[in-house]
Amino acid sequence: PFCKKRSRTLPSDLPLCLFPGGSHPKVGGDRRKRTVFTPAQIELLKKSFEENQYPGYQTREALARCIGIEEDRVHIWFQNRRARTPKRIRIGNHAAAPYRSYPKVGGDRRKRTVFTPVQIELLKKEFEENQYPGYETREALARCIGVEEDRVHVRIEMVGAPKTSLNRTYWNHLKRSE
DNA sequence: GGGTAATCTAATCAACG
DNA sequence: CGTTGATTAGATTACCC
Repeated sequence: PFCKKRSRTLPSDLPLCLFPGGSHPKVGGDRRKRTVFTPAQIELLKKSFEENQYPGYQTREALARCIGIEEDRVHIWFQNRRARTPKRIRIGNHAAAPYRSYPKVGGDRRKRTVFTPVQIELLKKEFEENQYPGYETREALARCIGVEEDRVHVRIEMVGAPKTSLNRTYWNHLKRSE
């Protein structure tokens, strides 16, 4: 029982920005199956969270190995945890300057993935056909080009640009520099 | 240095118990 | 039906070529 058919095209009229969270009825593919953490895993995650609310990649990776789960699941868990932690208790964030402090706190980040032209080509082709590939699609695509699924996910998110045909990040970048 | 992956927040959807 | 994992938009920072 999951929700159906991804739309092949963007809904023409209504801007997607009106529907954060992918709430537009026509978008959103099959989701990754919800992860169920064991009490022991939760305990370790919470303990780790108390020590550092912004663990870097190495830390997340180690933690993930320790509790036998993927690094990206840990990453998501921390994001959700922070989002649901009252701001006054949140360490390493300042409401006024949302992004200013995170690099210091976060520390190391994952090594930048470099896609080959062939990989880009395939990603682009898939994206044209479906801008919101579900989990199964992403997984298959990832296997096909030989990278991890979450890298595909990030990549798709980056490129996804309802507003323009340009890369979303690039668009923001240009907007900032004038 | 420019282009873009990694990361963040915020809001929302939706599976599980 | 509340808790919480997953998805998305938008924004910022770091890094490879």
